[in-house]
Amino acid sequence: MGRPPDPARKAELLDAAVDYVFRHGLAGLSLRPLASALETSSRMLVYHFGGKEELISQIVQAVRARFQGMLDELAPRRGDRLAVLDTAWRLMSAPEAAPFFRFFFEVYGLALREPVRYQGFLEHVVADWLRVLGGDAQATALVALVRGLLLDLVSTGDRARVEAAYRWARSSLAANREP
Amino acid sequence: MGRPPDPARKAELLDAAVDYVFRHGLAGLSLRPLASALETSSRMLVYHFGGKEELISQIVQAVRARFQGMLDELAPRRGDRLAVLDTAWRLMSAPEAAPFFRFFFEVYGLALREPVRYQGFLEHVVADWLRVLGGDAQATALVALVRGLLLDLVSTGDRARVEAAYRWARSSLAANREP
DNA sequence: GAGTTAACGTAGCGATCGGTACACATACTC
DNA sequence: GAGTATGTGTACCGATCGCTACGTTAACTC
Repeated sequence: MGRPPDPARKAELLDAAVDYVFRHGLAGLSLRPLASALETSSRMLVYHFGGKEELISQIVQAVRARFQGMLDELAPRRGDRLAVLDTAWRLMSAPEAAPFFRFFFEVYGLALREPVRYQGFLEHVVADWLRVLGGDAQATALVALVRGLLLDLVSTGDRARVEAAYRWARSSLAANREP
Repeated sequence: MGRPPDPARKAELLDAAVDYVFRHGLAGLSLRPLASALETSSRMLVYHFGGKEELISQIVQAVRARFQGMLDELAPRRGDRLAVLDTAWRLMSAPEAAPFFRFFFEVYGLALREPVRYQGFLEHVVADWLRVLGGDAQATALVALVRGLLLDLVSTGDRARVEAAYRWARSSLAANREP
């Protein structure tokens, strides 16, 4: 009995919070500015999420879930590693993905310092990809290459040079597929 | 006239501050805990460095200077790219370098969000390496590969897998040296 | 209607933040 | 010694932090 819970409200707030941290970052996140951007109050954020710590945890989880969806689309093509790599590269190097990867690398840096706070980030961040590509040395190198190129891309914006580097490395690595 | 300045005191504090952020991170840096770890007061940090913003700026500059020293040792070998790469990899993948790279990737993430605050970090972080290796697509790919592997190493600690990935990628890329 | 629970606003708590005012000690020149 | 500039300790400022106490309204069951 009593008024029924409205989980949709919390989901709306979480979605909006994710968009907010994409734009403003996570390192200096403060409840009051976030709340006013979401047209609510810090009081309500604490009410719905329990506290700042739990809010951040749920934000990171939500982002990981969004990204996991993209990963899952790649999984069926498991047979052809280079096809998976090309598709992944096309999706991730797209300009629309840049805000996501700025956030991704920001969380990466924070998680290296406080692993428990950003629950499971470090374990998933490599393992999820190796599960798609296979866990051997070649898969490790391919993930590292793509990640390094994305880091270059979001920091320099020099798309032509990074694209050329991907094409060269891809053709170079394609010629030697077995470790 | 008057008491002469003592620049050595500031240099000591800066060095100790660098060691502190290596251990405690930069994202949540606070003057008072830093000061008490350095056996001084926040009052003195502000006096010597002008403020938190300037202190952070000088810390980042100091770390970059330390690292630049290592880069310069590699420069003379410019003729042989793979020799440079191997030397760089051996130095950077060493366990003693891990604290530095945790800090490096933390600053990287923060700099992506606030480029002006971490002055020049993003410009130097790629350009300095391309100046050593050459600015073409191959150099970009090599830097990306190493950086991605280091990111993997500091986050998973799985040295065997990462080492194997380096060896495989190195031999694979060595066979195709011209883009 | 009464009872109950969810959702929300207002106002404030104690703690900590970066930075400063002010006094005093130190080390130099003259 | 007087004069001067640096280095340092104490104590505090206003602002902001995460969080909570308290009251009110909304939506449901009976």
